[in-house]
Amino acid sequence: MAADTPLVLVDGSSYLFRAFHALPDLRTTDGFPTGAIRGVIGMLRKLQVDYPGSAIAVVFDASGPTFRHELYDEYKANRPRMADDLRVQIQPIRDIVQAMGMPLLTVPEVEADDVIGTLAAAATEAQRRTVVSTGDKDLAQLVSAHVTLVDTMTGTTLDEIGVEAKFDVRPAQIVDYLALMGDATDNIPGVPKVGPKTAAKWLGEYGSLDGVIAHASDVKGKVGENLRASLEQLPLARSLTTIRCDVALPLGLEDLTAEPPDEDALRGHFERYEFRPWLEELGAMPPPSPAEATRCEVQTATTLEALQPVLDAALEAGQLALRLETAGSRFMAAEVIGVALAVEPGQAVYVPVGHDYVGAPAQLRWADFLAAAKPVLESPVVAKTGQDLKTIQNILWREGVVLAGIANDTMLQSYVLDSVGARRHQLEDVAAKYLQTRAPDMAAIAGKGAKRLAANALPVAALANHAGQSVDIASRLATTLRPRLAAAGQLAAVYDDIDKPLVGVLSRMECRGALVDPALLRAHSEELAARLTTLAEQTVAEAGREFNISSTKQLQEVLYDELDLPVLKKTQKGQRSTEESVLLDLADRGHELPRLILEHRTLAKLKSTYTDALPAEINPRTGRIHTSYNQAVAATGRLSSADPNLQNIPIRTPEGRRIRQAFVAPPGKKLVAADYSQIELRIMAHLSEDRGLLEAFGRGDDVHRATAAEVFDVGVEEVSAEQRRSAKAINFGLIYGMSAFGLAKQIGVSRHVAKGYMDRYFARYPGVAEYMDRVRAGARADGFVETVFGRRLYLPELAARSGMRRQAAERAAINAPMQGTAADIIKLAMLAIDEFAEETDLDVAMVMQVHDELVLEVAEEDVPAVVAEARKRMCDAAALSVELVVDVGVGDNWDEAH
DNA sequence: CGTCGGTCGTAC
DNA sequence: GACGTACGACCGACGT
Repeated sequence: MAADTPLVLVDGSSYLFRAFHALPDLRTTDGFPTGAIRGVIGMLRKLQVDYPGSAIAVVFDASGPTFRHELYDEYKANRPRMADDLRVQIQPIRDIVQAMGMPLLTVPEVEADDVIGTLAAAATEAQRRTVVSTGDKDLAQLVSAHVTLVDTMTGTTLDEIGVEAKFDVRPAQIVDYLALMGDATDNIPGVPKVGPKTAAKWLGEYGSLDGVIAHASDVKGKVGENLRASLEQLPLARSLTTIRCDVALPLGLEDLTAEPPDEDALRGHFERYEFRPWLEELGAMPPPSPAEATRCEVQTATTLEALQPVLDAALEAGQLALRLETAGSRFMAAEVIGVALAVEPGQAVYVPVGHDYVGAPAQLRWADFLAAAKPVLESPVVAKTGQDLKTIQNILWREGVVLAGIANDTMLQSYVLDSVGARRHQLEDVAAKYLQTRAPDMAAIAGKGAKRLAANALPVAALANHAGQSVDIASRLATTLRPRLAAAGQLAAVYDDIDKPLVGVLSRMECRGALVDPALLRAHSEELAARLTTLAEQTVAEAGREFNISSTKQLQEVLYDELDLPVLKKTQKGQRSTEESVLLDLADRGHELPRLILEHRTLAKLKSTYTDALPAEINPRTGRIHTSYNQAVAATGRLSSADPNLQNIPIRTPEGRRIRQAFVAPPGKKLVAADYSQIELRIMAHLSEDRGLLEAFGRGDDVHRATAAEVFDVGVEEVSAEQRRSAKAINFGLIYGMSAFGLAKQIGVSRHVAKGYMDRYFARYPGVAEYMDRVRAGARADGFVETVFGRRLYLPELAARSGMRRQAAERAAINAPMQGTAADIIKLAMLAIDEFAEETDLDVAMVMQVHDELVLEVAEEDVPAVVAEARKRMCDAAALSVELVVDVGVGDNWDEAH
């Protein structure tokens, strides 16, 4: 062993519990839980990478009582029994650790902490550096010049300076610090009301626990009384929190060495617990080797004569799988390097058209390929198969080729089958899930990061193989995904009648683009820049120093350390939050700085995300913005929009609406914005069949007002603005599966009052309450929920052990049928309106979709006719037990059209 | 110099 | 923690 490699000591027990609780409830196909195994072993594998050559010793607690129980028979008395699902994972972990060749230590009657302490002390004695890998802060007491702590799950390390920074005490004071605070989970008594702050403060003043005890009479107030009442038991607490560094061990430092792994044993374990990626690494399932890659024979066609046979075969067979290899990511700018075509499984043809490295072979020109292939590509009776056909259709559209006959888009088929099951629905994901095959990896031939070669610089043979294998995988995927769709309820119809025909509609919208006036945005940007400069100056004056207002970290220091403002909320990771609601609260308490920060945030957001970004997105050739609607991202069936996102353009504030004003109609045309009114609540009424709700919509009532009248027990005419606002929050909350806590926070009442409102709501709308229960029960039984049209969302986490994860899945189960049905309906409306636009003589084109709204570009003289027809088609998109209502606005810009 | 997680904020 | 679905800007830590 090299002298400079540290000894690594792993606190296996702390990771065991953390992995079990932090990871999703993973199981093998026969139901054996594997989350903790995966977490712990994954962490050890990371350590092997981080500390190459080091001996990595894994230490577990022994079962049964330890010396601490002798000191204090209540020690750990209130720990709940270990969950069965966790207990069964311990032995597998031990077995795998041994197979990995790592020393494994479990010393009877000694806890892991003390084994680690003793070994660390021995290593220090031997002048050897030690790294203790743990998630337990108690071990911070071991930190020294030779010993550092690392939390391998979060990647954080703690040395002496780190300990002081984190706990505000020195490592040597940690024992006393822990003793003062006590530990509820281990049932160690401390001083009541003393937490990290007070403990650190006392130790800073008096140096040690003994110092604190000696000065106990100096401490004022209730904590002082508590301290004096605790004096007797503090020495015991200290003994319990002290890690022993002198226990007798059955082996010594010299026995801790890394042995070579037992690969056969490892393979067996990884197979048993279904750790597929790790198996592949072992070579049990090798990545596509040249042998496997030749499963599909790829021919390269560099002449029209070589290309023609495959085109003829496609016409003959009525089917064609295709794939484009491109350079550049955005579809409007992507340059085609080559095309892969396949008619039969196992055979593909690659047509290079854009390889331009020195020495590249003669190739067909892209234009010549298109001219030859156009009849096949545009033929509706040649069924097209491919991964992400919309992008292919967009690229062909630029060249005047209209792809027709879209039949099998493997990305969409995978998405409809299980919207969240195959990661991101990239070919690699789908092939791995449904063919147990590794799709060819671009990084393997092009490299990655800065060194990655552009596709046009890749050898023809390499890209030919990549493209050919990929197109073959897509065609084989289609044959397995089709029957799976047909076998799962109405999923085949969801694919065939909704998502598949929508591909062409979206392609036309994306290619057409939205017209944006860059001059308006640029002027707005300049104005914002000036106001931001002023605000930044005022902020500096108020804060008393320069700092980066956009840095939450620096802002925390200014607000909470320097100005000593109260910490009202912590973020998920325990940071002191500076989010809007917190700053608003602080501003209300009379502080000027938070108000300035808020204004700065708002304006900076508008500038960076919209007024600066959007003009840069205008395509110089078309003068328009061409977003991409992603059809396979949102779990519920919604579309999403990216590059740029046109679905989060501001609307709520006047300042924000100025951005919408930049979305304009071309001369002689108008923008028509048509949005569904309360569509998700209407769907809730339909699904729940609640009489009150159905009647309210049937009468055409203002639904928030009607809700307020019921919840607050007043006449519809007497509902105040405040009551309507609260009722609106209740209605939205229902759609999101909210809790009383969430409602309380939203409308600024106590949790108790919010609970009262919700109880009243469910009493007045009992059908809704029953529906919610029905969805939860059905979701638990089936493992999925579905929309009115049968689109499914699988929710495996409904069976999670972790309460938090399970509840989150339950909320998603409540929300998905409503959000998903709304998504289905607007997709159907888009199909209907696109059909209208294609067959009418009126000048109308769809340009944007924003979840419940469609934006059309319409010739001025055609506006009345188009509005009438569009409204009709949107209202008729679905026949629910409530009518669908559509609000339509017309204007020269998007803001005016509302 | 790229990547990635954390935080925040915009939309429906 | 505590209200669902997205995308993306910025910061800062980390690795190359």
